[in-house]
This record gives sequence, C-alpha cells and structure tokens, in this order.
Amino acid sequence: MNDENFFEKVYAIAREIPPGRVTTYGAIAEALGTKGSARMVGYAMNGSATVTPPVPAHRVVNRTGLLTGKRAFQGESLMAELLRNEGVEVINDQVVNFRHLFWNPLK
DNA sequence: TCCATGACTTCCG
DNA sequence: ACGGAAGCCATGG
Repeated sequence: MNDENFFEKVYAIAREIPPGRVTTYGAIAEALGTKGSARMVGYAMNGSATVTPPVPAHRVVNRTGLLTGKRAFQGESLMAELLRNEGVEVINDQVVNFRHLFWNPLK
C-alpha cells in the first residue's frame, strides 16, 4: 500500500514549489519519473483540495503558463488572485513572464 | 479485465 | 501562427 503513491509524490513536489514561482505538470511528471503522465499530475491535483496538508495547486499550470485548473478553485479568478498575491502577474488567466518564473522540481 | 474520463503534451493540417 | 485531433498514463466503475 501507499508505497510512494502516485498522488503523494505529486503532492510532495507541489508543496516544494517556492512562493512567487510556478511549474508545469510535465515538469512534475518528469520529476516523478513518469514524464508521460502529465495528465495524471493534474488529475492528482484535483484531489489535492481534500488532502492534508493543503497543496499550492495554484502554482501549477500547463506548459503554456495558462491557468487551466482555475475552474477547480472556488472562485473563477481565485487562482489568478493567489498567484498575484505571491507577486506573480497574471493576465487573462495567463502567467506573465511565466518562462522567467518557471521553477524546476528537478532543481 | 475492459471501457471511459481527465488541472496535459505533441503533432498535423 | 492557429485550431483540431491523437497519444500517454493512472484511477474508477
């Protein structure tokens, strides 16, 4: 059981994301060793809201820096607001300078 | 065991 | 450059 559950791994990395930084599902999936399971990363994040300790899922976006998971949050713009609160500028659900704010879990 | 779904990613037109 | 379709992996029914 729980031998490094896939979800647990995703949560662990997501919690390691420093504030003011963002990462992509593919990067996390690659860090897990399953680069092809980028979709699973998002799938796991879907349950992150019910997991403890809470996971900063708002720091996780797709490879384009688009807030694809914003709909999973309570507010439609809550995810963008959370990122802005950390100093990340978000426009039209798109992270500005995403490439510069990108944080690599492998690093 | 097989089919269907999904906070993604990449390729083709 | 933009839009649509296919591919991959893990979970649930």
